[in-house]
Amino acid sequence: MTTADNLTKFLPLYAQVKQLLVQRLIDKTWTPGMGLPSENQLAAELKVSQGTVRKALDEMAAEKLVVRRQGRGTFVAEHTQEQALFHFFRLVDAEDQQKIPESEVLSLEVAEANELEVQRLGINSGDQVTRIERLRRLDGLPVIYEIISVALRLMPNVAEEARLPNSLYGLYQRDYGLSVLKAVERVRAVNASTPETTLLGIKSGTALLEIERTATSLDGQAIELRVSRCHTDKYRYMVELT
Amino acid sequence: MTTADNLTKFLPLYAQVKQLLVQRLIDKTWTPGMGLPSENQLAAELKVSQGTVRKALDEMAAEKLVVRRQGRGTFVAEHTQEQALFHFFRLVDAEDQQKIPESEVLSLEVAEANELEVQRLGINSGDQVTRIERLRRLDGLPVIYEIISVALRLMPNVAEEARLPNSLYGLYQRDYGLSVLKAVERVRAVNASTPETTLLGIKSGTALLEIERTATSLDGQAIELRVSRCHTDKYRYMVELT
DNA sequence: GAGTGGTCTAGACCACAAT
DNA sequence: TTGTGGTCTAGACCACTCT
Repeated sequence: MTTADNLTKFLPLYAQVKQLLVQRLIDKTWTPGMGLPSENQLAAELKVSQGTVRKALDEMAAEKLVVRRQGRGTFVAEHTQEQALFHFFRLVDAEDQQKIPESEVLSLEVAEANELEVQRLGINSGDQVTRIERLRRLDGLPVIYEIISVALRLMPNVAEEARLPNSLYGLYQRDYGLSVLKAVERVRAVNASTPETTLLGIKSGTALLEIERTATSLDGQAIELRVSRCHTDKYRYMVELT
Repeated sequence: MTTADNLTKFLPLYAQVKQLLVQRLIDKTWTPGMGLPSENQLAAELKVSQGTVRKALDEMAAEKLVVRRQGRGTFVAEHTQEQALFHFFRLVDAEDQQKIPESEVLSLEVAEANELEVQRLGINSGDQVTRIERLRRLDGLPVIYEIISVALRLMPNVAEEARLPNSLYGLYQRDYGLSVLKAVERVRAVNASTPETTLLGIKSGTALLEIERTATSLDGQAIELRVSRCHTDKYRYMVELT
């Protein structure tokens, strides 16, 4: 590894190697599911020891950017339906069992971004967004009403999709090369009004859990804003703090 | 490290070393704030290489069991007021700034455990608990009403404390050697009734965020149950998913 | 059998903190 | 100056996967 390889100096060598490898994920030199070169190949290419490459890859594996499999190789992490749902969907039943929802699309529109969408998606005032309105069921009962917003510029053809999958994150990755790797959720309690009262079959004023999620990609770019209102009489939002 | 050192075989050496070191934290051979022997001393004692000890200690540092300081040594992690509050208190204001609450104790009693306390604290039906009822303020305004329950057997003298600190986790550690290292929070939305309406100055039926937290120690023992009802008109419960 | 990641070791050098 | 953890290297051997 020459001095010109990396302008951010004063970093340990393994951290520089990691930055370089992460950059190749960002610029899509390596795409989800693809196998990376072996540790020895990378070490030879970058002129560092195998141990240094290993430390970089181990950190990337800890951050779930890559998956390492003994005897097979190192692969770029990819989203499957189940992974994305289990990873980001945090509602559990009374026995702490994670539940996976079904989804029904209620409406789909392209419109000018509102103030929250501008702020969270990092777009300009006046930009357009695609908005998806969904009702989600757990154990067959309607529990969640949510509105999903994505920037039209980032994903031009979402509204033309014939059939939207239950987990949209696989679609973002497959059709637009956008991998949701991080998310921030801001949660509060709100009193139900229309349309939740009708859709969820509850009285006006019933307390609902509102989850506002901003999902971002590897390089910190906002991919999706999602505001979900959940009826939490039978379910809980569970978080583990460590 | 001889074969008799550890009965759980078929584990990598560094994992066995880690288990052994963690055991010394559990049995309080090393207590919070105390410095551990150096990597070389541990390596010599356990008859493994320094690199193997290093890998064990690095994992323990990642789990925040120990703190490593270059040039000084490795120390058992300890709770300070600020650390515990910042780590477990997740309410933020509109600018995503983490807020630290003041606390006012409303009542303190010893009583027979209810069903939830029995379940969450892993105690027997009929066992006694100490219950603390608190009102917490953010920016001077009452925002949280909470009830904290701890097993009387585990912490016999909490009710005799002259003055309970804002963060109880430091007290648990100092007076009873119980370090809260993990917590599970189950969150739902509820409609306010007494006494929250009076204490928080809100109308009956206002949606409140209810956070039920079970805090556990290193060996998985439940230390505390806490049910907090939060007025989330000005604040959000924020979680980062990675 | 060949190639991969996983473990373990040994040694060198560096950055930092205490004395 | 001494001792600590942090980085980097090189090499050996193991466990697993594929062909």
